[in-house]
Amino acid sequence: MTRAPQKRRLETRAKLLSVAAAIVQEQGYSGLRVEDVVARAGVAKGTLFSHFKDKDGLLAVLIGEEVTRLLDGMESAGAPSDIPGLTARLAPHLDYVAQDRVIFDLLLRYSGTTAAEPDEVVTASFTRQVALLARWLQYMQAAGSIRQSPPPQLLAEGIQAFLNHVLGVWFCMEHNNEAPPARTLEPYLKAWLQPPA
Amino acid sequence: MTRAPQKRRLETRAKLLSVAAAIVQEQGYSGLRVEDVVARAGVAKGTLFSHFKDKDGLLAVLIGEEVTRLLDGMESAGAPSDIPGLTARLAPHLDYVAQDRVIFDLLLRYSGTTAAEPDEVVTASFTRQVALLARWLQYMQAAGSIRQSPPPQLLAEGIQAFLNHVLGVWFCMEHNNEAPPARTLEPYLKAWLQPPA
DNA sequence: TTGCAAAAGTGACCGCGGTCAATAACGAAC
DNA sequence: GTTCGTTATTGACCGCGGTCACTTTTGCAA
Repeated sequence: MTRAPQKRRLETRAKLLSVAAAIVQEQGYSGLRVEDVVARAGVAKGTLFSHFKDKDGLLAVLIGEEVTRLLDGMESAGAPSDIPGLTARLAPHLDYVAQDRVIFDLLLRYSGTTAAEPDEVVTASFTRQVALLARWLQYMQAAGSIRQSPPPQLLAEGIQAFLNHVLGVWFCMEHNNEAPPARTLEPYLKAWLQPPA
Repeated sequence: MTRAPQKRRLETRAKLLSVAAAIVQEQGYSGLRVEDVVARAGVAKGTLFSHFKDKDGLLAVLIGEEVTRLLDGMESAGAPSDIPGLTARLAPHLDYVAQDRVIFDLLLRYSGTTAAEPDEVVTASFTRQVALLARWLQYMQAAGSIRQSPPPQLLAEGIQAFLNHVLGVWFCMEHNNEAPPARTLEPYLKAWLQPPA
């Protein structure tokens, strides 16, 4: 039986998170260094690692919060009526992840659909994303705007695969005057979802 | 104008690669440490980094060679006639990558289809894989065993996306008595390739 | 043979994530 | 208040990838 954490601990955790968020704001995710965080938070290095498994654990909380916010946005936008609409719904997520390789790597590492740790924010986001997509796809199937045969769950997971594919390619080139990821996504979605003519 | 490398340099490079390969054989990819490599090769640390951009650069050569070997196998097996056949052709690749997360991460980082550096072994492998798949799919389209509408190139890239998806999920659970990745792949391929009934 | 510039190799050094035995702060019981 | 077991924090230390000013080796040319 684990005991409730003391007040001091909660404060320390909050301090660490807010400092980390500030640093990310200033320097981006890949600019975040543990030593900076603890210095600005006024705690020792070991403290950070008693609150978070490792640097990724800290990042996972920050990123998880952001992804949750994005999902809230998607959810409140409601089910799209066609494939371009779906692409548009996914664009903010794509743009967010595309901004920094660190986000992509972390999400990929935790992308275990229906994974073991339900308290992990990131993992929860993934299940939520897939569930939301599956629901949308079900509506769209009912409306006849996408093909009927594969179950919505499978279609949803496929979309996640394409999201990652597009992002993977995105990070492989120095995207100078490159098309935004959402543009690249659409052909895959069309081929994956469009009903046979 | 860069000059031809001296004999000594080629020997050193070969020595580093053979030592690294031996260590991978013994300890696996994730067990490879730079300090071990240089110690056993009898050179200084800096030498390694004058031959390879970083640790990943060294690994990329080793992994690239292996992937090339796998592609040779795929190529000599010839085009499959149906979707289970295709799955079977892809299984060795999947099994190889599934053996160690390091392989997956590295391949993903270099998976820039048609990327800038054609001399990079890994990048070359990717273009080759996509080209091979596209060729196969073209045959299969001609034979009518898969759907006709999307161009083979797009279908091939989609398959790569599913390969990575399946592997990503694979690494997210401790695969105790888990189904091998190839099993997980098949439903996606069916939904992606099967002609409408 | 010897002189010399470019190529190859060296290893002390650094950055940074992560550990752990030791220590301090907390809060419940008396 | 004092005591005492638990919880929280500390910071010196480590591992390991990567750097760079310097030394050694090489092979061409005088």
